Amino acid sequence: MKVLTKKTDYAIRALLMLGSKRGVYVSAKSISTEQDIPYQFLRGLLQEMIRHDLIVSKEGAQGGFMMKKEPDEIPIAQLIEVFQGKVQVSECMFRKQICANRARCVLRHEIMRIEQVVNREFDKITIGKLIRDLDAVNGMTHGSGEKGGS
Amino acid sequence: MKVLTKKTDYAIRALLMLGSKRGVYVSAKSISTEQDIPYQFLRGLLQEMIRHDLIVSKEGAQGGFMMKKEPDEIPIAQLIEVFQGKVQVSECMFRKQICANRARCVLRHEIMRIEQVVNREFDKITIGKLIRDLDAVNGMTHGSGEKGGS
DNA sequence: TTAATTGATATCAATATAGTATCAGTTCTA
DNA sequence: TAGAACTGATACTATATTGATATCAATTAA
Repeated sequence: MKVLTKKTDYAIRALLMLGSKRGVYVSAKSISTEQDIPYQFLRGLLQEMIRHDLIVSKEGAQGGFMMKKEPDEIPIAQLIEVFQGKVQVSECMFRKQICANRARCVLRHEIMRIEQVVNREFDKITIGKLIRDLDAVNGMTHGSGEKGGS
Repeated sequence: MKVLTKKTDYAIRALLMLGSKRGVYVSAKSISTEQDIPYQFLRGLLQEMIRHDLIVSKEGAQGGFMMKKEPDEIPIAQLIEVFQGKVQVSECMFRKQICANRARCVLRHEIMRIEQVVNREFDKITIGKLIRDLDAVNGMTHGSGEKGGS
């Protein structure tokens, strides 16, 4: 059972970069290189994030991508939703009549409770929080001014 | 993001049936019919559960399957592990060097915390508990002696 | 003996995930 | 104003996972 797919993982790492370099456009190429994310794959993810109003882009030379929202306003719950779909008990459950099958019904009740717990936790983890965590770790280990390579 | 796959969903429902009919062998065919689970697919799941010591079988006419463990000793966390693999942050993370990538590292820390929360919750939900929940719901709505169809 | 059953395994189809390729359009800079 | 550095848009391919089906041998009760 995989919690995060590559898409979400890559998207988070791209946003961590954009969130750390505010006010400048960062190219897909530099994100791809620094974060070791396949270039064209990343391009698709960035487009998707534009469509969801998380980032903006600028075309042409010296163009690139920049945060649109505040890092603290982007919980990874939202990224999971964008790239993996809403957390749900089982695909088709909600299309069927509630309680059509009683066994499913009691199980559904339990799992919806867990869903809420999970979503609440993922909501607490924002890109902003991760950036601060990251700074703290890097600060302790490397001192400040670290570029932050792999 | 799908929490339960069909395999796990079907396996749980099969166990709920076996757990409700203790002491008799229940055929794959009757489980398939009552729970509306594809017959051959279910057969595979039952074999898998035998391999994991959850149920036993008896071959031949009047044969079938029966619980081996107590229903209260089977948390759905275990079924998720059997049919969907252990809950994990991302597939390959543990094969790589810890903290090889700092961004992944801080993220990993957060998500492992959530994993624990989730696993703890799934551990609380046992087949025995679901059977009791099921009885309570059926009791309230239909009165006792209900066969419990779809 | 035979029908009802599981054991074991092979195969297939559909979907999701991961990654690649291409070309048109935009913008900075020399 | 040419051309390099970019994004926009879209089509395509490969691989893995999920869901499902098919077949045949062995076992057992009646």
